[in-house]
Order: sequence, then structure tokens, then C-alpha cells
Amino acid sequence: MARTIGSHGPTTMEAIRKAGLRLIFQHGYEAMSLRQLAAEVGIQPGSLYNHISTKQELLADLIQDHINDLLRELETALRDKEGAVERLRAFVAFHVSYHMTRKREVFIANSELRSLDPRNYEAVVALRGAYEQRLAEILTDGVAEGVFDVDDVQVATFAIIALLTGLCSWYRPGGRLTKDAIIAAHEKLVLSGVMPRSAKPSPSGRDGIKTE
Amino acid sequence: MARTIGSHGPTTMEAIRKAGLRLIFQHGYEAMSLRQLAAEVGIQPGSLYNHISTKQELLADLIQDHINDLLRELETALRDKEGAVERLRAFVAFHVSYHMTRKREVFIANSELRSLDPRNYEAVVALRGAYEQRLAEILTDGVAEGVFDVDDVQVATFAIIALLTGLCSWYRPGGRLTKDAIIAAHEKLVLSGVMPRSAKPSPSGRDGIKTE
Amino acid sequence: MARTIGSHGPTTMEAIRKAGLRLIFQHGYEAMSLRQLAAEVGIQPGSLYNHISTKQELLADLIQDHINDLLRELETALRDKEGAVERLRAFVAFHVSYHMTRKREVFIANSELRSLDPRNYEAVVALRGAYEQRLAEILTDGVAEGVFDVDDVQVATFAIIALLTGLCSWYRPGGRLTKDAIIAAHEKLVLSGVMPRSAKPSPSGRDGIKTE
Amino acid sequence: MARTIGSHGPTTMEAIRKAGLRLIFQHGYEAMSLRQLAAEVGIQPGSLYNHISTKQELLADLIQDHINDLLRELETALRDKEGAVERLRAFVAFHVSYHMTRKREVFIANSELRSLDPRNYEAVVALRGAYEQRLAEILTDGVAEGVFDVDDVQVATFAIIALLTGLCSWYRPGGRLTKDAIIAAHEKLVLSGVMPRSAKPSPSGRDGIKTE
DNA sequence: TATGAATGAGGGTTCATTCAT
DNA sequence: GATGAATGAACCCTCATTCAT
Repeated sequence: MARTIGSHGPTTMEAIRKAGLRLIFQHGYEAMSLRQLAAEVGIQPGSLYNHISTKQELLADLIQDHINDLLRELETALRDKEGAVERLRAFVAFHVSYHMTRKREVFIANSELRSLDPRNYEAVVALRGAYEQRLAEILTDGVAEGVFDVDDVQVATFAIIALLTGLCSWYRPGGRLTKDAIIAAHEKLVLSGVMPRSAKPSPSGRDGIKTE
Repeated sequence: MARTIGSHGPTTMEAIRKAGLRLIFQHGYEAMSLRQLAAEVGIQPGSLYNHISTKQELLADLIQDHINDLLRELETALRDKEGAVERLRAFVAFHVSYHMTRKREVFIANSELRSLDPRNYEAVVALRGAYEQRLAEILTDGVAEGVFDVDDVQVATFAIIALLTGLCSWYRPGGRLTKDAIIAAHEKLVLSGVMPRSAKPSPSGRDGIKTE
Repeated sequence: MARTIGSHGPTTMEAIRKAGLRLIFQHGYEAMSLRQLAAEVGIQPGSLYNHISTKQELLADLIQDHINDLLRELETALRDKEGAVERLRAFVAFHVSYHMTRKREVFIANSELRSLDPRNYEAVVALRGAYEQRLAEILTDGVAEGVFDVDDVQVATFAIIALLTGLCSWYRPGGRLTKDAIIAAHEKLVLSGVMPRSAKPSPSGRDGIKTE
Repeated sequence: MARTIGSHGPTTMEAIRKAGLRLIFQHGYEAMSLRQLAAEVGIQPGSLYNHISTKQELLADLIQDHINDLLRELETALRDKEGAVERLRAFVAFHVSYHMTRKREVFIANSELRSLDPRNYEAVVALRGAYEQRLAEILTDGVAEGVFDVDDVQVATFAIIALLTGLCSWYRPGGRLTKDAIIAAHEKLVLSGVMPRSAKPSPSGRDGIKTE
């Protein structure tokens, strides 16, 4: 049938990824059919296979690309941040920000892990472990520096990640709060949670009021 | 396929629920086939329909029963607890404890909501909202009492729930920590997170509310 | 419980085997679709799977059953036959007769071996080897007895089998020749082929031309 | 399919025919996909259509070319052979030799006839009939000359062809026997089979056992 | 000539569900 | 209650083929 103008190649692949992201986020990997996906993209189901090798590989690619981005951007966010407190603040800010921007990838990477076949699963879990490790290190450092008071670093790591990740379940762009306000709220919660009673978190300097 | 003598109807139903819980937890609702479930129970697929009306209803029942239990037991846990601090502590302890005991139901109730058809979905979300509301009330009360310092009660509510709920992703019975240790760690994290740095509540200076 | 008409159980399986035999014979295993087969049987494609586990297994079953029958019936045909000449005659008569009666199974077992997956292939080839071995033994015995003059037993074995098997490519029931005439013709050809010039085959006493 | 000198079209076309021959022999026509074929040749599937018009036509070409060669070479082999015995011997020698040399074409021409569409099928069957007719004539002549003793020429024709053709199912170059030994064995089998008891076949003078 | 993307049909197979026995 | 056979829809995926580039 008549196709839209323009080079189809890269465009089609991008459309598949985008639509796939949305459909998996909305219905789940198992519940998304390639017929749906193809219809969304505007091609026949079989034509998908000019761009992907398998439904499974599409999922794996989406997740792996996300995790790689996550790790790479975390490095950038933490670069030249000194001290556990500042690094934790940077971690929270980055994590929340990333999760608001790419909440679909994040959600999928968390909820569809079980749909990955073993080989892909191993790879992704390893990368995710590396990410968690970054937070665990910050907490450990902070305890050593005496600025954090954490009973169990592992529990705290998981808890903080869960707390931060949870927001992609409820965050909707254009909601009541600004992005900055949400970041500030989480910074405060997390830092308060891990800092000893005697210390107090330094103000972040943001006011969270949307100004545009 | 061992059958006990007597009326084994209730037994079969219980086996179905149990196996269904496990299979949905493990593979997801969409990925669990009734053939699998029947095989697990030791009957033929068609025989399931002597006990359930629909795959969808099985899911709805499992989730609804869980949420009802959750609410009922929360009432019990909070009964005769006075003061926001003590009530929050009780909430955390109850929530963590319940999630460790019934992590499969909890996980399913969180991850398979999207598989519920609209009518069931509404009902469950309403009940879940009631549960979250209990926590929000505690936080609001605490702020009014001056014992909590929370910028945005809603964000804090979601965050705390996410934090607590996250543990059913990693908790394994028989792990490194005792149940009590995990409860204690979470109590500390949460209470630290919401209590003011000093004895006197510090004005936050940011309200994060959109002003447009 | 008596099976009434319309109660399909064993009947359906038998219909599947029969139709499968015909369709594979006619179009080849690869070219036969399960949709065709189901239509022939009068059920929906998916319903086939109440009776077979796989298209591949259907083929393997058809072939294996045939080969088992072939071996078993050969034993019967050779029982109490004495002497290489008489045994060879019995072999030829049995083989030709069986191939005319069940030419579809025979054809499939020869032509669709390559469609068997490795495990099934091994099993069938082994059984076929056992069958060929029976003929090879007869030839070897005959040479030892001095009644056969064969340069290479293996070549002769393959050749005789091929000669006899070839007839299921052209034999049509109701053709010009009677079954007995065809058997007689092949007995003569084979025995002449392997007996030394000096000996002479016993007259079969049948002329084989249909007289009606 | 015009071939121009200088271009490498012929090369590609030859590669397609060669790979097609091998793949059809190995997997069967239905089971061979043009994607496989293209991969084997080292081009994209769509590019095949610069050389062939259709999968079906590729098969028909391969078979027809083979049959034409077969007939033409048979004429050469029989030229200036006199007498039914010598002509039969020549037929057998030629047939066996050709089948060993080009066993893939032969096998395909026998086993994939059913995959030809009606028009191609008719043409090929007619040519094959002509080939069989040559053998039938030799047998008929021999009976008239009194050197053959055959009850039914048609049965004998089919049987001999089957016997000879069967060897491309088991012959492997480099096996136990030399080409000449195999030819000699078949000459003996066939001639013995059709000659009357009183006559004796002339020795072929070859022993055929590999000595190196 | 070769390519890559598209088509439309169809492949084997699984599914939730029904129902006579 | 349990069963086995049936349904009809849908699944992921492969196919031969076309055609603009």
C-alpha cells in the first residue's frame, strides 16, 4: 500500500522501537502482539522482521539500550562530585530526573525482566547490579566519612532505589508538581533518611516553582 | 494427583489459588496458561472451570482478597496506636511484615493491575487508594502535630509505599537478615526521612506548588 | 461405554492418520499443511493437537508403525521357510505383496526420511537396516549353499530392495496385471538375477494375465 | 535468462543452479527456501529474481536440463551398439554411470516431480517416458531375438529402472567399491535377470575391487 | 545487477473456553 | 467433579515475490 514519503529504513526501525516502548509499557510484553505493533507502525506484521529478529530481541534491545544509557549518564552526573552527601544528592537528582524523562524504559526494564530469556536476563541483571553498586558505594563512603548513619547498606540501597523507581508508576508529565519540586522532595527524603539526627541537609538551592 | 478422600472440592480450589499465585508471580498473568495451572494442580484444563469462572476472575479474586486482607489487618495493626510517630512506626512494621509474609500477592497486586479488566481495575484501585490514604493521614497528622517535616504529603506517601513495597522484589526468606532486622531498618529509614532534623520543625522555604 | 456415532475419540485419531497418510503421499510432508489435514478430517486445525503432539511426531509415528509392521510381518512370512531359494522367494513375495497393499506407507517411509528429525531418523534407519539385513542373510546363505551366484551381497541387497520398492511408484490397484502376476514376475526377475546360469528357477505355475 | 559474455551473470546463475541442486537434494524442494538459496549464493533473496523467474521455474529448469542430458547421452551411449544383449549392457552401464555422476539431479528428477506444476510435470513425464521406452524397446527386441526371457516387458522395464535408480540413494563416492565394480555388478544382475536359463552372460572382464 | 523494505498469505502451534459424557 | 475433544481466534514467524532505489 501507499507508504509515507521519506527514507523508510531508519525511520521504520525508530518507529518500531517507539511504538514497542509504548505498547509494552501499556500492556506488558506478553500482552503486546506483533500485530498490534505492526499496525501502530503502519506496516504488515511480517514486515517487522526486516528490522527485528525476534519479539524477544526487541525487548532485550530496548532494555539493554536503556540500561547502558542509564549507566553512562550516571557516570556523567557523578563526575566531579565530591563527598558522599553531594554524591548522594547528585545520584538522587539524576535518578529521579532520568526516571521522569524515560519512565517507560525504566518501567519496562523493571517489570519485564522476567520475560527475558536467560542469556539476556543475565546480561541485564549484571548491568543493573553495577548501577546499584554505585549507590551502595556512596552509602558506604558516607558511613565511613561519618556523614551517614545507616544500619544496613544493602537494605538501604534497595530501599532507596525502590523509592526512587516507584515514581515512574505515578508520575505524569504536566501534573501538580514541577520536576524540580519532585527532585527536591526526594532529595530531602533520602538524605534525611540516611543522615544522622544531629546533621542537617544543606539546602539544595532550588525552589521548585515552575517559572516558565 | 493424590486425592484425599472426602469432599476434595475446597482442596482443589485452594490448590488452584495457590498454584495460580505462584505461576502468576513467576511468569505473569498473561504468560501463565490455564494448561500450566491445571497441570500444576493435577487436573485437566477443562476441569478448572468447575472452580473458577474465568482466568480473569481468578486474577481479580486473588488481588481483591489480598487487598481486603491488607486493609483489614492494617486496621488491626493501627488500633489503639496513638500519635503520628507511633502510628507511622506501626504502619511501617505492619507493611513490611505483611509484604514479607505474602510477597507474591503483593507483587501481583502491584504488577498485574493492568491485566484487570476495567470493572475489576476500578474496584482494586479504589481499595488501594484507601490503603494509601491511611498513610497520608498519618503523615498529615504528624505535620500538624509538628513531629513530621514533609514538604509534600502525596509525594512522601508514594515514596514510602514504594520503598516498603520494593522489598518484595528482593526479600527471600532465610536470607542474611532476620525479619525483625529488616523491619527495624525500614522503620529507621522512614522515620528519619520524615522527622525534622532538629527538635523544632524547620521551615522548608519551598512549597513546590505550581503557581501558574 | 459404547461409542456412538459422533463420539469422535479413537475415530478422529484414525481419521487423522489416514488422511495424513494420503496427504503426505500425495503432496509430501513439507507440502502438507495441518490446515489441509484438519479440513480433511473435518475439524479445526487446533483440534489436531488433541490427538497429535506435533506434525513431526505424526510423521514419525506413521513411519515407525509401518516399519514395525513390516518387520513383524516379514518374520511371519519367513517362518518355516527352508533353504535360501525358498526363503528368497518368500521374501520377494512378501515384500511385493506388502508394498502393493500399503504402498503409501512404504513410499513415505522411503521418501520422507529426510524430514524426520535426527532422533526419529536414527531409530527408523536402524529398523530399516534390520530389514535389509534379513535379505542380505538370505543372499549370503544362498551363496554358501551354492545356489546363488552373487558378486557383492551388499550391492545385490540394495538393488533387489530398490527393484521391489520401485513398484509402489507405478502400481495402481486395478491395473492391467493381477497381484499374483506381479509377484510372479518379480520372483522370476530376482531369482534369475541371483541364481547361477546352470540352475533353473522352478516354474511358478501362474501366468498372471487377468482373464476377466 | 539470456547470458551475455563478459558479465558475471553466468557465474551467479551457475552458482544458483549448483546451490539449488544441493539444497533441493538435501532438504527437498518444498523445504528449501529462497532465503537459504540466496544466502548460499551470497546475495539477497530479492536478487535471485534477476536470474530466475520463479522458484518453480528453477526446479523445472534443473529437472528438464537433466532429462535432456540424460536422453542425449543415452543416444550417444547406444549408438553403434548392435544386438539386444549388447544394447542392454550398454544401457545399464550408461545408466549406472550417469546416476553415480549426477546423482543429485537424478534424485531430484525422481522425487520432486510432484512439486512441478501441471505443465512442467507433463513435459518431464513425457521425456521420462521416452527414456523408459528405450529400455522397453531393448527388452522387446531381445525377446524377439530369443535372447531374453521376460514375461512382462513393462514390469521388467520399471523394475530395472528402479533397481538402477535406487543406487543414487546409497552410492557415495569413495565408498568400498569402484565405479566399474558397481557397473559390473549391476550388469550381471540385470542380464541374469532377463536372460533365459540356457544362455550365459559374457564375462565383463573387470573385477572391480579397489586395490589401492 | 544488487539491495532492502514491503507485501499478503499462510505456516505450525497455543490459547481460553465450552460441553457432552 | 472430572474428562477429553472440540472450537475459533490469535499467536510468532517464514514464505515467495515485488519494486523503488
